[in-house]
Amino acid sequence: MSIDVGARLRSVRTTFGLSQRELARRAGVTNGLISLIEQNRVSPSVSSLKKVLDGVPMSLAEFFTLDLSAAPQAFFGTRELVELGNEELSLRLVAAQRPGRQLTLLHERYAEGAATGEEMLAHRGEEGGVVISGRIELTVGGATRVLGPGEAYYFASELPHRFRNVGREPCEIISACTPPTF
Amino acid sequence: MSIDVGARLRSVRTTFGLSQRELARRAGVTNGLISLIEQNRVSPSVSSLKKVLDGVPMSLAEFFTLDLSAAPQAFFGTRELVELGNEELSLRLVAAQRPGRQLTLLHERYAEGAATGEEMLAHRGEEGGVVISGRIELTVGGATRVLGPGEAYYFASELPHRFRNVGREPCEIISACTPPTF
DNA sequence: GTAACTCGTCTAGGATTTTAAACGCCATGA
DNA sequence: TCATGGCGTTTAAAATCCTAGACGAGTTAC
Repeated sequence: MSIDVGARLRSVRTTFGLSQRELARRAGVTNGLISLIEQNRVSPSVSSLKKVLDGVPMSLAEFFTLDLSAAPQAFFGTRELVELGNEELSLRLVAAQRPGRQLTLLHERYAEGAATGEEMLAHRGEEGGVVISGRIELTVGGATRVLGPGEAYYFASELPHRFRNVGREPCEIISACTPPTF
Repeated sequence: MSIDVGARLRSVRTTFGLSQRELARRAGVTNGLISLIEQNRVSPSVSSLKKVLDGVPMSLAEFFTLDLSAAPQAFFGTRELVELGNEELSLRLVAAQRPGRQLTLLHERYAEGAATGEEMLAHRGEEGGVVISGRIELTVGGATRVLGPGEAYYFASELPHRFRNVGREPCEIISACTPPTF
């Protein structure tokens, strides 16, 4: 399994400077279980993994969000800025090639009259943005609203949505969404 | 258990419009197991929960980060735009009050010479941004770089970082980070 | 040297999960 | 009316997890 619960748990436990027995005592499980989990000899039930993590303490969400390998790196400037789209709708995607990034950050530019398409978009996650210049019509789940410079939006991406430039000039937006569906 | 794996799974499954059998088929488990998990009659092993979520697909991290109470809603305009900071460094936080949001989206404005402070910042997560106007000096993990309009950055927030306006005019940035540490 | 402690690992068996197959219910249609 | 096929649930049996206790290795103290 690509999750490697064992390595994650061992990493967490040693980070907190605990022995298997000490963690087991705090968590109310046996030291043998900790050992078996860390060796990936068993795949713990959610309830027992939660008990174990309560001994640290750490939430399941944090536990599975841990990134073991990632040597943290930074990117600046325009090197990893990928240009997408066409004349109507151009997108500049920040840190496009970064493996396993948790965030999609976009610099969007809608030409006069441009839109995200005839169909409404719907996907998993959450997204938000800020309008830099121009005017954009945003439709989300039945509601429609026109936004100008300095205004912002935020919604659950499962709601059907659509963007359309209704102004007389190009419209620029900086937007972000997570998890990265782009 | 306060996690309520059952309700989470049922919520995920119905959001994607799948029946128990259809999800089971995609995940390579039996429909009975889905039923038992959703009723909290069993606490699934991590490996089987992962198999189930692979059928959606959704990661374990996302699954445990889900906020059940939050009915998907949209926000427009300036209503939930909270103003923070001072004259030196002003921040406008998008969808500030939204409970359980997964994204922090900021409109930042640095006055001439303003910085995020003497100390370097470091926290969990990832962040990125796009410069709208002005010039900002960004230091991340030893490296320093000055960015101008249209340029962008992206880095793991664990790396010590600091922003400073080194231009002759105010500097505006739209930035995003996840998970929300703000 | 050896006794007393800690460490992580292993094993048998009881407890729990998971499967495979049935169940009851509600539609749809011949 | 009676089949057909979908839905979620239930149930015995197989598979897996989890515990209690023992094991060998390493450290410290006498």
